[in-house]
Amino acid sequence: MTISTRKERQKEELRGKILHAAKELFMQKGFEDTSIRNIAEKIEYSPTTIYLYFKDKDDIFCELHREGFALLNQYFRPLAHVSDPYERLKAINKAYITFAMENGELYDLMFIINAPMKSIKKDESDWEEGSRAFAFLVNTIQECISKGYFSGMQPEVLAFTVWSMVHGIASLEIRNRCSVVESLNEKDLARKASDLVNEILDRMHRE
Amino acid sequence: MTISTRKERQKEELRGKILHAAKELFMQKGFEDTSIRNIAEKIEYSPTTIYLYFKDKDDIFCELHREGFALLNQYFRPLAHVSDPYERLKAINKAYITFAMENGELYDLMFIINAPMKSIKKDESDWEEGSRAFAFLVNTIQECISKGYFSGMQPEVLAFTVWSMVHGIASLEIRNRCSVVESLNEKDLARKASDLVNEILDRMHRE
DNA sequence: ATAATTTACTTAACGGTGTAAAGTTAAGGA
DNA sequence: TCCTTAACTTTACACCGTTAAGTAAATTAT
Repeated sequence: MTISTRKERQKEELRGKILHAAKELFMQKGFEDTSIRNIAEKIEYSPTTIYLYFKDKDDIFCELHREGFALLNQYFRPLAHVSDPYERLKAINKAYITFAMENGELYDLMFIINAPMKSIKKDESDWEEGSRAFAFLVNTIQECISKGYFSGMQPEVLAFTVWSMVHGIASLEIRNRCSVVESLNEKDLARKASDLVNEILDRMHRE
Repeated sequence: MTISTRKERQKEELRGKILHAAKELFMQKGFEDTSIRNIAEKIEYSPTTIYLYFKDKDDIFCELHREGFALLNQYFRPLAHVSDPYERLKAINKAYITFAMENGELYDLMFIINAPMKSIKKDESDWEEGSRAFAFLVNTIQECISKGYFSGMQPEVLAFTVWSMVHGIASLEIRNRCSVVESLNEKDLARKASDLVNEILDRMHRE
């Protein structure tokens, strides 16, 4: 029994090494510019070995996609203790942008890359972390609404809209479309824009 | 003279055919999944002929990028006649989403794709159309501010933020990240979200 | 009119890609 | 000891972007 568990552990280890190498290369060079051969070389195995552990390149993508959402949830976790839902919502926005800026390539992989979303079935356990992250936002907004904020708006549509706002900022920054705004330092722009989103939400509720 | 102008015209025609074929294929299969060979086959020339007209694949990208902004400006043009700047701003938001939904792949190419932004130098004439589009937004917001809206906000930062909001919606839709919102028809979601952005702006100014 | 040059294009090739099939080697169980 | 299975590699296919060299026709020069 111990011998087969050792084998299994070793398999799991190699699987982990592949993921680790893949993640590092994706972060460094991006998804498209990283080849299976690159990953294989990094872990000192033949390229085809990787296919014994993952169906294809997209399969590796899916796993890192899942890990990405787990990390995002780590950014969100402390915010669960913010009792005021409206303050929590604004904190979520800030945390989201921070996550995106600190993990640009991972963010790219999670939210921008053109990869087969069909292979990520939201009803499967793979999607648990992603589902949790979105639910956290929807619940927070739901609480806001029951406290009188955003009256008459549909929680899910609003959640998607708020998400869109911060995603817009993050993705323009990551895909380098900020250079049109000539007068400003690019790195500050995302931060300033996300602060502005929060200020816009604030002004909605002041009379 | 007539003979050399005919030659030049023919060269221009072939250049146009390459762009046309490339655009159609990009729309159909996306940028990454379209090869120079595909384009060549479509116009019934050898792949290398394309290199006589364009430096590389990115060069074709740049030209279509420019055409894309010209088309976006066509969506914006009628809005110049909306005299109230605040109404114009909301109309810009709507028009932007309409443009994105009606020209998904072109939008992708303009705002999402990972292509060498460095080769698009904003100080060159290539960028004229892009510059015009962003200036239209900034000017509209500038007018809003002088009419008392968005008091104390920086026009360019706000322009970028508003742009981010609608871009976020468009890009999540185009890159298929909307499926997390289970309860709603996906096609409606972008429309609903952009309406909500306008409503949020509206509520900012009601007491 | 003929020779030289230029233009417009093609063929062939290089080094890369994702991935599948077949082959190899070593360990485990009967 | 024989056989099966697991883990991995070699080889190969069909694609990719791009370059260098070659070709055939049209234009220009002598």
